[in-house]
Amino acid sequence: MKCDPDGREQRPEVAPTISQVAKLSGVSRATVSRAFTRPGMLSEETVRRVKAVADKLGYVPNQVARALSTGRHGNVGLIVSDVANPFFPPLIRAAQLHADKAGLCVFLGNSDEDPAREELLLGRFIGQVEGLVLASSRLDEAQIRTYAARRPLVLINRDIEGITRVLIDTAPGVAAAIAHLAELGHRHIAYVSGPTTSWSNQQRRNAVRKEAAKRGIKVIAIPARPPSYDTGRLAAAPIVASGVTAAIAFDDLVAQGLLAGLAALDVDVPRSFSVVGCDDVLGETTYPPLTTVSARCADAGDVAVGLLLSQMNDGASGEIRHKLNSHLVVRASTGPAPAKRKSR
Amino acid sequence: MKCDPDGREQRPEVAPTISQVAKLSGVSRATVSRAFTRPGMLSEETVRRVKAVADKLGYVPNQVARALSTGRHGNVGLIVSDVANPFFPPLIRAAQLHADKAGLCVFLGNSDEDPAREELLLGRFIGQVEGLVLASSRLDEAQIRTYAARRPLVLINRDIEGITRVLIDTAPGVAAAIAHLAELGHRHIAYVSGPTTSWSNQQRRNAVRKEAAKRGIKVIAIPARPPSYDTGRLAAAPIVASGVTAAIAFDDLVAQGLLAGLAALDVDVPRSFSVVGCDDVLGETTYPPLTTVSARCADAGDVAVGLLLSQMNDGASGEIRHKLNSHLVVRASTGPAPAKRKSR
DNA sequence: GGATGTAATGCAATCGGTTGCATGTCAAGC
DNA sequence: GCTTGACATGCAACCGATTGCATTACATCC
Repeated sequence: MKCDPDGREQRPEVAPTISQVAKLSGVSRATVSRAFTRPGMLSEETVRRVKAVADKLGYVPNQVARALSTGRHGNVGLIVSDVANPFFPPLIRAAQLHADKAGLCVFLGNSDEDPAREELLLGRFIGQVEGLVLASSRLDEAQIRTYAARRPLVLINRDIEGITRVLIDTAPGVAAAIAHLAELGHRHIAYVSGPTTSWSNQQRRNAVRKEAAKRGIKVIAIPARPPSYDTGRLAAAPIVASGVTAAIAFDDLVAQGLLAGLAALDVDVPRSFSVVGCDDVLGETTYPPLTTVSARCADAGDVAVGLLLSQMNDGASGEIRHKLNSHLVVRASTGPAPAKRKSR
Repeated sequence: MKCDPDGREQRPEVAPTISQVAKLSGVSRATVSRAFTRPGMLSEETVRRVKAVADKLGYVPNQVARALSTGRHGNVGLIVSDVANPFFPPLIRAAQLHADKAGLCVFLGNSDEDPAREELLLGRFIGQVEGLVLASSRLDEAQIRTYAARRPLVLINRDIEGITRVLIDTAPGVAAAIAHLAELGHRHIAYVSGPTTSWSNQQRRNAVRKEAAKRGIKVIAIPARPPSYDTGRLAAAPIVASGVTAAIAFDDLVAQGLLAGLAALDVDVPRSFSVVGCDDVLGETTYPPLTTVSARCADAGDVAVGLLLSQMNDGASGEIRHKLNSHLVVRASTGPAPAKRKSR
């Protein structure tokens, strides 16, 4: 290790280049390159010698230079709308893991629900990645298409024709939730809605309406925007005032907030009010443990990267619309509708 | 948009290059380059014209090419030990935000608490980033030093001499927690410990011991490894059996699990048992709301990137050891020690 | 023996920028 | 009117790889 006059360590320990390896092993740079990328083209003896020298020098091919000449950087980009929302970390983890196995590095971007930020990130990423995954993108369709034209791109929870996407289909789970509530005798419920631009929200809202209509259940909508613990908590008051006996929330976070808001209003869950969440990202950690629609959201990250990979390799992209199923997990936040609601 | 004979869209919509911009605006490539990197060197008129053309073409300088010639890629790497642990997402978000403001992209790596994976990721990152942040690294000291010699590197919650680091100093908060419990009359408590290799765990354990000794409180240690909701829950039984009246957990997740475990054993919190957490990442979302040591962990991400940036710019690194303070947040999971513990 | 094929390797252009140095222009100073 | 310097811009080398197209050396076949 080189040191400056004071004996302090000095950066950078410059990395050896292909030329040094070439000179030391008495071959051309092209041969060194091939020793790493297409060893089959060279005699075994040459490959052995080159690799030995490379090892001794600690030579590793420079990814950046390689990327410039081949256009393959070995990176993929993943943009999510909110890292801090518990929905995403498992998804990120799964995506990461899959990318890792394929030898890829992942750029993570956090749009914070802001389309402008999302586009900025995309602009920075696009030049250095081979493919993109956009989870819960808030961009408009035209923009997404533009990027999809330049790079393989997979959407999560966004349904745009012609672009490969993986959709967590919560409709069956939501329908089951409504059925569950109906069986428990609830006749009047609330849907606590999320972002209007969210595909998931639209899908859940529709599923609630449809299934409720089928069973003659009345449903009102109360917004919680942006979807969070706090907005969920604040939704408790209007919900109680509305006279419904149960609520199904856009996601678990909102449901958890709602639980807290109800507790603050001295409404007992599940005795006098039932709550169901969506996503199943909180497990049993709420009080009471939340009945929720489980969506295996981690799988979405895994599948998305898988599709991206095959798209990157195939070149031409057959459009794929991958649906992930959902089901209801009954825990302790739902119970029989109260015989008559205690007013206020 | 180009189409193949079937009319299907074709990739790639090749990105415009500096040469195209140069030709169209009637200047040399050097001038275009300077219009973006050192506009002050050019006449205002030229800059305006070049930028106008660039805009029209949608030209964006190719990061990869730029990186090759300057050695600056505009990327930083962030490796965490577990994305899914709620401690990290806010930290990641803050780091991301800071990096963004500086025009940097961030590679995220998730080591899943595995040193081998951590090293693998580091190896992939090192060539394409200008700097690294390692949060709760599980690597051994020698390895970290090796990487630190090649790139500016900042540690979070790892205390290695000579390497810039930001440490969340939970000792004051933990001491305050012990004091709080002492005032409530607890004389015998448990510390639910985390990973042995974790700097945070060592620090917390020591703070508990020291403060407890000072106040004549007896403390036993019960492990929860790896730290998670589940291991916390499982720790409830031995803790209750041990006869202590309060527990302080390695982190909030463990505390939350412990809360659930206690509830399952019909131990009322805080009436007959007190629990305090650490990190304050769950806010009021637990039941009952958790008394915890607040550490502003998001700040750690922000500060770390800040230090990294200044290190990247200064070149030579003065070593910095940045401490982040902590304090106790009293909520509803702690109360007076029960007069006598109900045995069973 | 000459044509042909094949395997191993080198040459040099290329990827898309950046930058040290040279050049040209114009105004100020003597 | 000539020198000088500042300013704006161009030229061309360079960053570290990859790769199409030679080139060379043999072996094979007729």
